[in-house]
Amino acid sequence: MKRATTAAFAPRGTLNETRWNEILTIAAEVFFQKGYEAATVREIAKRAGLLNQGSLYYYIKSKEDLLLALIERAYTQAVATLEEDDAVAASDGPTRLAAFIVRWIDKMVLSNNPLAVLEREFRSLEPSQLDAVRPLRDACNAFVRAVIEQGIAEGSFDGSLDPSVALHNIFFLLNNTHRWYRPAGRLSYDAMIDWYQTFILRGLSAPGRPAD
Amino acid sequence: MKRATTAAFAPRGTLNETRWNEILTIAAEVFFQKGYEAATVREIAKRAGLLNQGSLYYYIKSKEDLLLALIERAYTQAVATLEEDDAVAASDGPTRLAAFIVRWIDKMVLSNNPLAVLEREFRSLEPSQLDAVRPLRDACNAFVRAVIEQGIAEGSFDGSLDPSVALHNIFFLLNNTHRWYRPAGRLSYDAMIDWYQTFILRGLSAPGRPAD
Amino acid sequence: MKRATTAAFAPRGTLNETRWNEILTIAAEVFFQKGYEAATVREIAKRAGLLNQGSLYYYIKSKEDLLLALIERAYTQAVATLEEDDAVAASDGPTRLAAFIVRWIDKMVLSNNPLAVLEREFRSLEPSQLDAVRPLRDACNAFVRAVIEQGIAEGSFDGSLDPSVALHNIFFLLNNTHRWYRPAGRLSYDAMIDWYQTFILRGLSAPGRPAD
Amino acid sequence: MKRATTAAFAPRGTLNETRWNEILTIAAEVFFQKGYEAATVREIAKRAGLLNQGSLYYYIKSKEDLLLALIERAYTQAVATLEEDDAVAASDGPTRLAAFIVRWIDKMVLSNNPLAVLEREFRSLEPSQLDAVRPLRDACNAFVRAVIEQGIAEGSFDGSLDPSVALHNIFFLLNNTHRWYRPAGRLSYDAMIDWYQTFILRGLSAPGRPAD
DNA sequence: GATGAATGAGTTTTCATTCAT
DNA sequence: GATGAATGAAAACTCATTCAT
Repeated sequence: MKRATTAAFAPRGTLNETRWNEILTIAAEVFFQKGYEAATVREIAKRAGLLNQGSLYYYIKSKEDLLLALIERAYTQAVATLEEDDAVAASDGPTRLAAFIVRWIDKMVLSNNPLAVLEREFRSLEPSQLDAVRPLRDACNAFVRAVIEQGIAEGSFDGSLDPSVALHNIFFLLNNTHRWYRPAGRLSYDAMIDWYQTFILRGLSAPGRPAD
Repeated sequence: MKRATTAAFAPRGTLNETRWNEILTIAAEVFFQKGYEAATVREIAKRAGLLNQGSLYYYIKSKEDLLLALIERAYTQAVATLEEDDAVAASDGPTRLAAFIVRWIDKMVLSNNPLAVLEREFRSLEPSQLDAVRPLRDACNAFVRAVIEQGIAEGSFDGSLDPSVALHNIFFLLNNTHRWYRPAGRLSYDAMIDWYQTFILRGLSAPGRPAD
Repeated sequence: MKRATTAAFAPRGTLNETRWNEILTIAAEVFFQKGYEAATVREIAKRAGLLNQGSLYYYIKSKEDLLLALIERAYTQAVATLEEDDAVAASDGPTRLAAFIVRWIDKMVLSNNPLAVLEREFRSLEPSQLDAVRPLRDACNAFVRAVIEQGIAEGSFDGSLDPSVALHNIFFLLNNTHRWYRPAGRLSYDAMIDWYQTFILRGLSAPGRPAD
Repeated sequence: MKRATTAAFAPRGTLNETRWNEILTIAAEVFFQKGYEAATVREIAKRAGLLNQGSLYYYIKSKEDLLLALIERAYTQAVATLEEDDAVAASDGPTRLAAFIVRWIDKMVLSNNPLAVLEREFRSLEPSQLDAVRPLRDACNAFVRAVIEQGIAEGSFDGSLDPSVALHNIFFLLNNTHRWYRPAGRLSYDAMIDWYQTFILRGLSAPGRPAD
């Protein structure tokens, strides 16, 4: 069956932005819980209050498309996280990194926007489909890299560390918070933030120069 | 597809230990590359040199069973990693943790036994099916926790940190090495190990008391 | 124009004759290009400038009905083709047949009214639904048959040929002109007409009595 | 869902040639009766004695593939039709054409291999998919064209006719025999053949030189 | 007149699993 | 030990059709 003619109409929720966002959020939830492959269009439709999986295709072009849209939304939100207020922007590397950790956790991890989960599903997509998202991703990486390099230049961070490796591992840790942190659990939200700030800042610190 | 009854009797093919291990390894590869849900019995059979996916059922009882067996094998190997030689066993927390990092990366990450990937697939299993594996997992956790607590007691690690959180994050970092480390890449194997040791040990270190 | 008699009640939109004819023409195009089964209501609606496939149902009762209406329109046009001017009506069989060929190609093949295509889709309809159209079809057949019989009676056409078979094959050839004739192609329009006249008239001619 | 991994095994009936041919024949029947688009995999499977449409996918890669295979088989049979015995090969154009008509009707029309029907479905395929079949098709065309040109050179056929147009129309007529000829009908098989021979040979004949 | 939003029935396709040989 | 052949359940997706607004 031809895919070309699919969704000749229905510019995917452009019509009703609110509904479209609802659906995206529901899909995020389901993909998050089951993984992309195991998630079914049927379940997403049902949770969206539709009687039928076919109805979902009024909004989406394909399941893959839904994942793509989700990734796009997540990264757009991610980029918004890079904005610093003036005081922070003028601070030293460690301070800026600590502030970034708070912002990132606030926006990315607690919202229903589990980037780590989505990244895990990248394999389900052809590389070219990520083209739209790559610049956004790069922007996030560039930001953290710049902060790390500032810290190194200032002598706070270890000059021998590889910023690429560091930024990758930092994002990795933050983005997988949901794997261990439970809002209702033993550890408070502030304690969780604190753990990350302490662990990461000390982890990067220059030898003989404690982060605190 | 969910199987009804779990393991009333072991599949006959288990008798041929070598073949069975071959198949496990191939399955590990395929699950690793595609994820459990997206992997097909067909492909595993094909890579095992079988002409027909049905043939695989001489060895396995079900796809799910294969995953289970894989997890078991991985954790068995993991537990073997906990063994320290006498000199290390007598050392302080940081030294023991650094040594563990080397052993774990060596055995778990470089072998085709990517625990992190498997953990990701836990959701595909009913909790009860992990009963066999839980003690092994607990042993690994207990070991690292003990080392951290030793470090805290000795004053090397920060007394205010939560050992559970720390151990989880440490395993998380190590087990996902494959996501960024490429054997043929810019960073040498030793540099990779070094990064982990430095980052983790400094990250856990007591305030005002640098790890080095 | 009246809508198909099948309808319990005509769709409201029939009132706007112009719009209705536009839609019929568009549907003819789409059915022609894709075939009835492969054509979608969506595409017809889109080409008609409607934003939503549902909107088309203001004009039509069902997709099948659209096909039916199309067939009716085509046959009505076909019957108009049977009209001869006085000079031709008074001529011999071959002359009348040659003249008919021109008229038929002019009206049926060059307009967007590909009867052959529609006939091909008859199978998509229940026989009873063609009741309205059958007399028109019979009229066309009767006309050509009469001309052939006249030719036979006059000794121009082969007395041993079966007029039914002949008329069927003639219509078949003419109605499928679009399969090989391209207006912008190597063969001119006149050459195409010429080919048909020559081939068919000679094909029917009495033995030992060339058509020319 | 990925199409690439489809049918990793099952070299489509290479294993059981007989069954594969059975399935092809059944598919030909169904496509013939309903048209490619309207035909369902379900029905083909059912008629093949399979309980389930899924079972059919042991033999085929896709519905489209089935059509393709069908076309290939039909054209292979078509090419076999071009073989002439020595006496015929040495004859003049009209004789050879008359003989070809018999062979073609015998092999192509009466077998369940309705080429015309298949050609009609070409639109359902991307042009590149017909690459395998094009040479066979060309061979058939070339044969008939050569015979026509021989007839023209000998003075039997009209020198002003376009061989391409002629051959197209000839195939067209023959391949659609099923539309009007009923084995149990009024016209005998021989009479049907006779009609074609007479109509076509006279139709091509040189002016003033009757075919008989 | 037209549209957004749905619905249900059906389509092709995939896949784990079974089993006689 | 292994294979060919199947099966059933479920997946993604399509599409004619309806209807309140």
